[in-house]
Amino acid sequence: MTRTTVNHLGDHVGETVNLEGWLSNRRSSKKLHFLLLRDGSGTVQCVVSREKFGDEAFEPLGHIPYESSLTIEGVVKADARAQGGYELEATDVRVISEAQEYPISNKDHGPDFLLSHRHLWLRSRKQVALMRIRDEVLRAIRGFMHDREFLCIDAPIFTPNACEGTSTLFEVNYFDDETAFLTQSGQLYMEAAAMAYGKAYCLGPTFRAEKSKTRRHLTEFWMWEPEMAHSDLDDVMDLAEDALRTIVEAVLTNRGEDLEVLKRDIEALERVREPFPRISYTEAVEKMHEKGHEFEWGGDFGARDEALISSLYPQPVLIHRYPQEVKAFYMKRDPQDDRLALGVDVLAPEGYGEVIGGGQREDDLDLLQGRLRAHGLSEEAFAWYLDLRRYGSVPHGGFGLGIERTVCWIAGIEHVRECIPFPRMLYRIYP
RNA sequence: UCCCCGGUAGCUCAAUUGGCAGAGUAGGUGGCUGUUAACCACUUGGUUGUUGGUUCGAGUCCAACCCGGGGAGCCA
Repeated sequence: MTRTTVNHLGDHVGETVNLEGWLSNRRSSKKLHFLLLRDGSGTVQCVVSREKFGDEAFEPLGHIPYESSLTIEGVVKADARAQGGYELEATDVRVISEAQEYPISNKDHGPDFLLSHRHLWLRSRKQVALMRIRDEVLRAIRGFMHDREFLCIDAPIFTPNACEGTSTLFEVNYFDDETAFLTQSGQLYMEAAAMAYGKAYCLGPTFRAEKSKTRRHLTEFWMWEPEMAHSDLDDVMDLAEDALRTIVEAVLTNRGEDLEVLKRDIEALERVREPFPRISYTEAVEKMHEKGHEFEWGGDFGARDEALISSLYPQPVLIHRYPQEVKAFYMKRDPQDDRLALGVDVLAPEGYGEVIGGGQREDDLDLLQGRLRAHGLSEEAFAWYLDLRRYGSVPHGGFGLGIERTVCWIAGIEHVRECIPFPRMLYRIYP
């Protein structure tokens, strides 16, 4: 007896196989039951005939509750009437565990209900497709890093102090009377890693305790942070553009069916193959003025400003050289213009907003010490970070990419909460 | 933290001016010649978020609180 999964049925036409899954739906008539079996790899219609099973075996199969776990044995048939092109002519149906009344139906549900049932919601077709795309994005990133000879160097989750000194962090008690924080970014550690290995990256969860309440925010999200020694802002921008192009290409190539399930506009994604526009902060401000949008040079972009700029391009847009006041202390200043920092943000198209933030780091010890003081940060806490400038400092840079925002954009989803298996948000930490 | 919206059956929602709390769906029963969110008939199911107030009478009006959603700020 061949044990297989729904996605491989095409290799077994005419054979008798065994499938293990859950009952996702059922349609019945007097002579036939159509049992829809979902096994994680796909869903297949299994035909149960009264004639073959006999009345006694046939009747109860019309009453199996939804989401009961089943094994079904049957002959694989290619059939144009079946969704997916194949169906199983059942010869045996065994119930592993009969489900209680399943709360999630095929009809609409509200976000509160679905989020409270996230552990079950993950079973639904759209969520499975989305998780596959998330997996593909992560796989593409790791493959891209491997191809570019970056080393994966994981950053710590517990940190002794704020990385950037700006965001609100989650505090945790760290033995006795010591306080630790959940990491907000692995970047500073990646700078150490880049000095050790040349090219390094981390990919893991990060935490922000800000009380943000929008479709783009989670309190726990995953971030990919590559960092390169001997690199400048242009190298960082090249890496960011190549990375996004590679990720989108991988999803288009390998997850077409899932994009279809999500009804994603494929043409919008295909435009990512074209070069990404790169404009300076100052040019972006000028463009806003041209559009009659009020904005004063020197401030950071708000949601509306970002939306306006990204709406001008079908590709992700790179905005570089921001006023240094709005950027973190470790950003290197532009040697051409002292008011500017060599930072870059990448805005995803279609209104999805910032997916990447990064830039070139300050590599001069004296300047960095000055910036720490100016930002009111303790030199003692950052002593190890300053060491990186004491012992063989080089120009270097990198960026952070928000995994869920990237998945959200590529999959065309409304809210990042669906783009992580178990979202953590303001006022929601269950299940 | 601020602004806006909402909370009625397991779920999605309706309920006119303050006047008997309803539908679809899920669950149950029966029917149906291969169904595609199957369909048809019947049927179970209610502390209207909580507390208080106004009123002959409150799902509806008022107050406070609780919970959730959307957005802003901040960020990825």
